[in-house]
Amino acid sequence: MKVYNTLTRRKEEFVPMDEHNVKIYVCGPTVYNFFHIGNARPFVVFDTLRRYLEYKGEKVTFVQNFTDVDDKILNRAREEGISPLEVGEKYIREYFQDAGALNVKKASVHPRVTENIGEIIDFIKILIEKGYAYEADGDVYYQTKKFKDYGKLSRQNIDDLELGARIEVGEKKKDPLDFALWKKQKEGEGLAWESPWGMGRPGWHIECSVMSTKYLGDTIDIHAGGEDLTFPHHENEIAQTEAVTGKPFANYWMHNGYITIDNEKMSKSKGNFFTVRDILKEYDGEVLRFFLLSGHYRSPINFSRELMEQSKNGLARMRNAKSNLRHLIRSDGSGAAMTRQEESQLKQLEAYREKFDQAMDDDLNTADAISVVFELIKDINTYVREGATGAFAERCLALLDELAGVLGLLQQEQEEGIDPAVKQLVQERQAARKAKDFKRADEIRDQLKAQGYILEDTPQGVKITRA
RNA sequence: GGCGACAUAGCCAAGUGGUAAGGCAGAGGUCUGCAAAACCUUUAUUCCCCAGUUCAAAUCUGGGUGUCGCCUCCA
Repeated sequence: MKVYNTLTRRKEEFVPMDEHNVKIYVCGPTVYNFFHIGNARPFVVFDTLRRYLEYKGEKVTFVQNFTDVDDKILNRAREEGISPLEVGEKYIREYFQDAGALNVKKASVHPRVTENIGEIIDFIKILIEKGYAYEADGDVYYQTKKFKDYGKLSRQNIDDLELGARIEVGEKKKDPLDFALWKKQKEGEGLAWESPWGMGRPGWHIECSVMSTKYLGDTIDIHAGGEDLTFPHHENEIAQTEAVTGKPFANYWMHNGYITIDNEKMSKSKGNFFTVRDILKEYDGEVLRFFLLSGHYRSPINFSRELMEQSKNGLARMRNAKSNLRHLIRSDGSGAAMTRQEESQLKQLEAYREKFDQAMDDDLNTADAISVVFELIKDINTYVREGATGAFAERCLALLDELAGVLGLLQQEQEEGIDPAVKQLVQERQAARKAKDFKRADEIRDQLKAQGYILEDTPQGVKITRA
């Protein structure tokens, strides 16, 4: 598979160090609020990368952290009148709820900053010993200019950065570009740990270096996150980690593009964001996932209601194909084997797998992969239009499920739990139809629709789906 | 000031040298008691503009225009 590597700015063949254990680290959320759809993008995109690698037979160790120490968490704790740790706990729970709705699998490990303070302190000590960091009145800073490769990821030139003059000049810093590894506890801050430099808490960048090396080793295969993390966050991670280990930190750096609202970047700081929780009130998670995967992960995508509607309708087409196959399987109790014609059709359908893989191999081209799934669906629908053996329908369903599953789609059951009372009504409707009492038949159909059941009359009998 | 991305139909979007995938929406049709679903037909002589390279360009080169991002917490 080819992957665009931010480090080299080109697509490269992805070669894991150990093909039986691909190591991926993705920067996770700061847990001070529900996450927004911009946060959701890397979760969904890199979950898809992981699913694809697993589908290809690789074992993946996937680490995604929770930042549960941060200014924003402290603020939130004050607002909600609970402790900072409780804020973290709460929004970690909420993370799993929303991520679950998006079919984002749990990481192999979800480490938290608060569980790694000792390791962070040790890491900072080494940086000081090696001369890359210095203490200043209870703070510890990384001295950017000591790391000769600083800027290699973001291709920033240190001198030009200073011209930008938008960098915060800290009183205690030797250089405006230096960044905090450890922050001295301030008056009234309820979250601090003891350290050789006094009470305080870790800075933001250090946590990812520590957790990545702790759980995955000095060098990992892929480090991923939103493209706005390229600088300074990932640049700083490289500076910290490579200064300590003397080895490359990550072989591949992958960055997703951002989501825009009215063509402007959506971000918490601008306030123009939608939380996933809000979206889920109106659309189910798979619709959002479909939307997020409908363009290439590195392109910006614009979010709007119109596009959500398009995604909803597109996903409905996929779901219909699946439920139509299910219905065929259920209605064929004959146990008959596939016909010869079906066998050759199945062979043709299998060719879509190769096309699908090709798309995904090309730097995770999910937009193309989705279109392959649609082509597959069209052919299946055509073959199955006049009816098919259950055996054939089962094979079609398996293929569709597998490919859609790599994208994390069609994972949610739409057909479970049909109430016996509903089945009763459906039978009554069938009787009415037979007696040509269409008024009564339509009445029942409308009634059930109001209850969330969709009835469709097919050559194989009535198909019942939940809306 | 430095670094970077993008511009393809009404909308979304793939395609990076060989003559425009796919989805949504729209129109017409087949099927159906009616629906729904599905299928068929239809919707870009053309890919922001100009110039160049080439037998051949949406794709490469140069120049323009427009939009957006990073350099500050951010996915």
